[in-house]
Amino acid sequence: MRRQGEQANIIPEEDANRRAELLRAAARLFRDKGFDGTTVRDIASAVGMRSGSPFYHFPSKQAILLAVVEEGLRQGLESTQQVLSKKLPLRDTFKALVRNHLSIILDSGNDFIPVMLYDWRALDEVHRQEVIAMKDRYDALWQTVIRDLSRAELLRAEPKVARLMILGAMNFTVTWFKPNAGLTIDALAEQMTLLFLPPAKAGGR
Amino acid sequence: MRRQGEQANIIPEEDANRRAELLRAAARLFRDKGFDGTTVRDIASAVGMRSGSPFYHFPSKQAILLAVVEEGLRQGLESTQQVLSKKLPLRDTFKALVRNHLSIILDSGNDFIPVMLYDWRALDEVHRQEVIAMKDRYDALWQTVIRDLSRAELLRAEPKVARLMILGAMNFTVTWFKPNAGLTIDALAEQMTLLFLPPAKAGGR
DNA sequence: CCTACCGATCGGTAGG
DNA sequence: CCTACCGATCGGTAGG
Repeated sequence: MRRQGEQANIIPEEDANRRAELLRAAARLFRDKGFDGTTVRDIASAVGMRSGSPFYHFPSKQAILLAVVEEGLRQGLESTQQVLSKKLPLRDTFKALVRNHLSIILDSGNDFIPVMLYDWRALDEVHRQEVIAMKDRYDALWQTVIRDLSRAELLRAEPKVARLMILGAMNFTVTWFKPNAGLTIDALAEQMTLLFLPPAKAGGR
Repeated sequence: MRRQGEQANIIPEEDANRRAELLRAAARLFRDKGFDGTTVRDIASAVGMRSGSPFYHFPSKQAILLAVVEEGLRQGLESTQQVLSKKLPLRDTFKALVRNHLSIILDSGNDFIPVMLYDWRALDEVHRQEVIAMKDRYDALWQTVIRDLSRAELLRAEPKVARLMILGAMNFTVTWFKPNAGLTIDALAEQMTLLFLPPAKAGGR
C-alpha cells in the first residue's frame, strides 16, 4: 500500500528504480532458468524483497515477462535505428547490423532479448500480439537492407526468406555461443558476412 | 505393480506399445505447451490413463523428456545417414540434407526434434550430457559435407561457424514456419541453397 | 495400471 | 513493501 504522507514526486521515482531492478533481475533469471523455472520468490529475493512484494510493482508474473521482453525490443529498435542513421555503404551496413544484433543477443548483461527468444511461448495470446507488433517493426528495418542487397544482386534468395534465415541463424547463436571461447562477437559478424554475401569486387562500382 | 501370473513374453510387448503411445503424446504436448507447461496428468489423460500411471512406464517426468529427445535424435541420425549413403554430387547432397533436416523439424507429426530445440534447458545436467553426445554425432555428419563444400570453395566462412549458422537458420524455422502458408518445405530448401551456395557454374568441372 | 493420497511449491492477496 | 496466508496444482508414491 502506498504511504499517503509522502510527497507524490519523491516516491514514484524510487518506485521506478525498484521496478527497474526487478526487471533486470527477472531478465537474468528468466534467461538462466526460463520463465516457468523462475519463481516470483526468486525474483523478489534477488533484489532483497519478500515473496509478495513484486506484486506491488507488477500485477502478475506474466506482466513481468511482458515488460522484460518489451524493454529488450525497445533497446533493439533503438540501436538498429542508430546504425541505419549512419548511412554506411550497403555491405558495411549489413555487417554493422549483424554485429549490432549479435551484441544485443550475446553480450552478457543484456538478458532482455534472449528472454524473448526463449520464452515468448509463455506469453498469453493478448500479450503475445503486443510483442509481435514490436517485433514486426524490428523486422521491417532489416527488410529494407535485405531488399537493397537483393537489388544489388548480393543476395539470391527471396528477400523475406533471406531475412528470416539470417535472423534465425543469429538468434540461434544464443544456444551455442560462449564468450571467451576463442570466438569474439566481431569475428562472428565477419564470418556471417562471409557466409551470406559474395566477395566484394575489387574495383566494383 | 507387474502382475506375476502373466507370461513374460506377452506383457512386455503390450507395455512397449503403451510406452510408445505415452512418448508420442508427450512429444506433442511438450511441443505445444513446453515441458514445464505440460503436466504428467496431461500426458496420462492423452492416452487414457490416470495421473499416477505414467510412472509405471517412466521413473520421472524428466525421463519422459529424455526419451522423447533421444527418439528425435535417433530418427534424425538415421535419415541423415540414409541421405549420405546415396553419394550424390556435393551440391545435391547439401540440398538433400537441408530438405531432410527441415522435414524432421517442420513436418507436423514429428514433434520429437522440436521438443529438443525448445526444451533442452529443462534437462538436468546428467541427461543433458547424454543428449549432447548424440547431437555431436549428428553435427559430425553435417560437418563432413560442410568441409567438402569449403574445399570446393562453395563456402567462404570457417566450416565450423558455417555449420552452426546453417543449422541455426534451419532450427529457428520452428518459430515461424506455418504449413499451408504458401511456402513448402521443398521451396524452403531451395531458397536455403540459394542463400548459402553460389550459382552453379554452367559447365563447371 | 488404478485409487487415494502426500508433501512441497507456487502465484497471488488482504491488511497494515 | 512486509506478514501471514490461501487455494490450487503438481510430481511422485504406496498398496493393491
